Formats: sequence, C-alpha cells, structure tokens
Amino acid sequence: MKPTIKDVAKLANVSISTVSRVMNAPDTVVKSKKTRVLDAIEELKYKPNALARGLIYKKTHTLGVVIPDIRNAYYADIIRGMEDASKKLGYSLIICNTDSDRNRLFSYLNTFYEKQVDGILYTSNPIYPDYYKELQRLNMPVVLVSTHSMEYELPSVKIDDEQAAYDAIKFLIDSGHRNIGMISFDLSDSIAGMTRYQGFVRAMREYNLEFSKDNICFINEFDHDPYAAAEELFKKAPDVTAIFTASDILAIGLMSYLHENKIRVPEDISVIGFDNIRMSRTSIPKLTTIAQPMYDIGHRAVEKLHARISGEEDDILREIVPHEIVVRASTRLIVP
Amino acid sequence: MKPTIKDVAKLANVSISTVSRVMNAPDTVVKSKKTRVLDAIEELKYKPNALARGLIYKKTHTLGVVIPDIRNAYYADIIRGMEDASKKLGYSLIICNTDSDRNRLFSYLNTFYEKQVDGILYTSNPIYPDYYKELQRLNMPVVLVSTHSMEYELPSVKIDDEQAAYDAIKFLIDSGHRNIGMISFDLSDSIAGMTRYQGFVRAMREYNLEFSKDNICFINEFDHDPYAAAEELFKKAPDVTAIFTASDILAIGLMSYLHENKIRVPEDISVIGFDNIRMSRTSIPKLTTIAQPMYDIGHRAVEKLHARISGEEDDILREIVPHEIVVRASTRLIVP
DNA sequence: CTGAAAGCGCTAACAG
DNA sequence: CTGTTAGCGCTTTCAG
Repeated sequence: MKPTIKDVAKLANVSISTVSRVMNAPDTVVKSKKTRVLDAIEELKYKPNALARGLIYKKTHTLGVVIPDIRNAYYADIIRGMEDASKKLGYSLIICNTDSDRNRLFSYLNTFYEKQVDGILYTSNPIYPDYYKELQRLNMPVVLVSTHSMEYELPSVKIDDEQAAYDAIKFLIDSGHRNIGMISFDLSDSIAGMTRYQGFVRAMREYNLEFSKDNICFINEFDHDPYAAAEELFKKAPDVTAIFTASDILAIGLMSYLHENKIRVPEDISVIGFDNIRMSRTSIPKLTTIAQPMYDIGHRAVEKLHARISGEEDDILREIVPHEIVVRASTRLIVP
Repeated sequence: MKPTIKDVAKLANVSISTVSRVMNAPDTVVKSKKTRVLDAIEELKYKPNALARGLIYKKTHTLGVVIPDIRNAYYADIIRGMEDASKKLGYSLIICNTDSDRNRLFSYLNTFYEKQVDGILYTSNPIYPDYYKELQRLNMPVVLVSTHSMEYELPSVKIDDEQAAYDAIKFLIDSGHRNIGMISFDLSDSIAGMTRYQGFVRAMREYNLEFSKDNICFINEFDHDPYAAAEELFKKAPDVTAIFTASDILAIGLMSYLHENKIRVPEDISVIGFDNIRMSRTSIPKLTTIAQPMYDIGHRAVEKLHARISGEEDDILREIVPHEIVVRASTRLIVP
C-alpha cells in the first residue's frame, strides 16, 4: 500500500500534524524534527494524496477540456499550448471529445463537476442557451477557446474570424482574382461558419465584385467530406479562379480533388486555406493560408482560466488574438 | 457552494447514510424514504463528490496517459480510441506530453501517483531500466501502447513493426524495385527505429538485393526535419527507385521535397510510408503505406488496462495487432 | 513549537 | 430498514 502521512509520522516519531507542517509551513518546525521527517519522507518515498488534499482545499489543480474531435489537426497545437501552460501553472488536463454532441458534452461537464475540476476549457462550438444555463448551474470557471459568446458574459480567446476571412479574400482580390469561390461551414455555426462567410461577403462587396450563391458551398464542419464539397462547388461554379476554404483541411481535400481532376494549383486555380495547421507546410503545393496562433490560443486560454480561478482581475473578457496571412505556393498572381 | 450529502439528508429528513444507500444500494431503502431522497437530490441537483469517494474506494476512474508529443498526427486516432473506450468503461483521461524527456516523464508519473490515477497508458517510447524501476515503485497498473518491453513483464499493445517493415519492402520488391532506400528512425529507438530497419534488411537479404549504408538515412523521431532527411538521402543514393519511410509524416515531407525538386512520385520514385495517418489519404499523390490500426490500439490498450485494474486475467501479455498494406498512388510497378 | 481533535464529503460496518 | 459511528488521508484550529 502507498505510504500515508501516518507512516511518515510513525517512522519519524512525531505526530501527523508535524509531518503536515514540514510540508506546508516548514519554518514552524524545529530543525531536529524537520530533518527527521524529511528523512522519513525520503525513505518511504512519501507523496501526499491529492484526493485528501483536494477535499480540504477544494482545489484539484485539474482542468477539464472539451473538444469536438481531437482527431482534427486543428486542435493538436491548441492542446499543446494548453499543456505547456498547464504544466507551468501546475494543472493537469482532462481531455474529452464531444463530437459536438449535446449529450456527450453534458455528460462530460457532469464528470468535471463530480471530479471537482478547477475550471473548464470549452473549445470551438457555439454556446447555446441551455449550455450556458448548465455552465451557470455548475458554477465553475470557464473560458471559451476559439469560440465566444456575445449574449453571455463568458471569457474567451479567439481570432477575429470575420476580419481574417476578409483578409483572405482581399488578398485574392489584390492578386487579381475576380471570380472567387468559397467552401464555407454551415451558417448555423455562428463561430467558424457565419463569420468567415461574412468576411467573404464584405470583401466582395467592398470591391464591387459580383458573386452568386453558386460561388459558395456550405458544409457541416464536423461531419464533412471535403471531396464531395469540392465536387459540388465545381459543378456549380466551374469558372472560379480562386477558392477560399474555411479550413486547411478543406483546402487540402480540395487540392487533392483538383489534382485528381487534372486541375493545377495554382496555375489553374488558386487555393487559400484557414488555420495554418502543420500539414499546410508540407502539402503539395504548400498552402497559402490564414494563420491562427493555435498554440498561443491554447496557452493563453489556460492562463486566462487560471486568472479566473485565482480570482484575479481579468482585464479583457473577450480576447482577440492576431491572425496573419501566410503566403505560400497555392495561390498566384493574375496579370490581366 | 455545492450541495453535499448532508444537504440532501437534511432536505429529505433522513440520515446521510440513507442518502448514501439510495445511491449505492437502492433496494435496501423503503420506497417512501427513497423517493424523498431522490426528490431532494433532484431539487438540489446533487452530485456526489468524486474526491471523497475516491478516498474511500481507492479508485478515481481516471487514467494517466503519457505521449511524446500530441502534435504528432499519429496520436490523434490513438487518443480517440482511448477516449471512446474510456467513456465506455467510465474513465477520464489525463493526457500529458513528455517530449520524450525523462524529467517531464517522471514529473508526470509523480502527478499521476499523487492524483491516484487507476492506471497508466505509456505511449511509444522504449522502457529504460530506470523507467521500469520508477513504474515498479509507483506500483500502478501500466500498459504500453505502440511500444513494448522484452526485458520486463509489462503488458503492451502494438503491431509487429519488423514484419510490417518487411511487408513494405517486400511489396516494393514484388513491384519490381531493386534499388530501395529508407528513411529510418535512429537505431537507438528500439521500437520504431531498430525493428523497422531490421524488417528492411531482412527483406532485402531474402531477395539477395544489395544495399549500402548510403541507402539509409537515420533521423531522430522526435526532433527531425523531414526535408533535411530527404535531401541527405538523395545526395547519398540518387538512383533509388523507391523509398520506404518509417512514418507517413516522413513520407509526406519526402514527397514535398521531391515535388520541389521536380522529381515525380510515383513516376520517378515510389514512396511508401508507415502508419496510415489521416493525412495520407489526401496527400498528393495519395500515399501507399503500412496501416496501423491506431484507433484500435488506443481502444484495446484501455480495455487491457481496465482488465489489469479490475484484476481480471489478462490472457496475452504482449498483444500484437494486425497491420496491413494500403496501396494508393505513391507507388508504381516497374516492368523490367 | 507540537500533539490532540475536528472536519472535508462520503462509505461501511454495527447496532437497534 | 436506518441512524450512529468510525474512518479514508490530510489540514487546521486549539490548547498546552
């Protein structure tokens, strides 16, 4: 059995309170006893039981994170950022997959509650009224990651999706493209769907460029077939010269489709993605994309949650982190 | 504050033991009280505190998983498999990144110990004597995932790496290739390095094919630059007709390098990878590869760990799961 | 400075 | 069937 504080006390011939003290307030113990205790701890390789401690302190130094699907490469760096920040701040991460499913989400929130996590990192999905209600009820600190809520006062960390999409389209327009297509997420997705679509529309309007519904193809973010989307878009708008996709994964799927159909990128069609996942650096051709600072988003989110947990003042409720355009080889200039 | 069992007891006008009973042995409580308690629980939205329970049961229903680097796409499906199995069996997963660093690993093992996880999933890295010693000392159930140990009696789940590599080379040979190169992990990596290299050697020998040291380029798995590796191999062995890489990520990096240097795949050079990560389905060209059942490995590992935790008989200590070759577009037949 | 005792939230005998 | 009591491992008054 694992040694407990009792075993240490017995071995060091002191009371358990003294053992507790050398761990929590070493200065209040006389040196002679302190060394005896320290030796006993060393000999038994004693480590305090975090459950017992958590019961008293009401802190578990554990954070719960919900993610739609960890297989999506987008989350790899976010989690890495969270992990590094957590290690630094002394937290462990319980990671859960929701598949964007309400029941799974609620089930995990319940687990978090029972396990007394100190806070929750909620990723990507929108916050619906009943989600908010549940979160309120649980009464645990939350920060939204790569998503946010305008209706509710919930802290969040994300980029400016509308502006980012606008910048992508503006880049294409500045490169001489006029007939631009987009593979977008469903507009029902208020975070990655609607906003990026709006950025597209704003840029097109601003430059007085016409576009029809056929220029855009909508798909479900968490249940999509990039190939099918690419095919659909091409049937509807075969003469676009550039396509903006709402994610790099879509862009890579699109390029794969184009390659199969002997359409060259960027000679025949320029492609610009969104996210800048690792893969976009080794795709063929290398992908031009809107880069999100995924690692920083994850890192910052944990810091922000930590601040909330510690009751520190949290200056900005809805944090916007900068995006940037990374120009690689999948887009080209069109000289009229 | 969160409601406790006391609050429920008070509201239902029974003792806390009765409340405890309706949760753990409902049949031993008379209906009238039971409904009163259930109503109180419902009204207060009471959920038992897992810390308190864990303290008594000495079970936390939490598993610790260590992974070299979660950004590596290889782990995405493994974790997904673990996640699904965990949900099914009632576990939560604490996921940690070690960067294959001893100190980080030991630090996390320590956290696992303090947090009283029920078991540990140890991924990919070899088990060194001091790791084993530490694992022994902690005295927690462990299962090795995509790695194993011949020296120690540790349960594991993985494919037969040597045979898998052999199959890859055999496939190339059967396709008419004679001058075959390999980008391998360092031989100091006894799991993914040495074994796959040995599979390569065995196949070449078996078919009486000559190969020199120049046909192989070794790199560090967790700190590599696929480009540099590709370049190095090409300088040393420019006339290979096919290359086997120890991972899909290496293969994709290699194809990117080849594309930049106007070497066509598979027309000029065939490429076969290892793993079958998602990306290999959308690479250009689509990658021929040795498929590991990552999801199953993760899933099975959790089941196996659960069996150990529950003290069930665990038939096979070192489980080997089947691999298969997935032929796509990055390899071609050579007709002499 | 230090030990005894109470208590964190819950379960498990043990009487009744 | 059910309430009382004694812990699980640890921290924290409270005397001394």
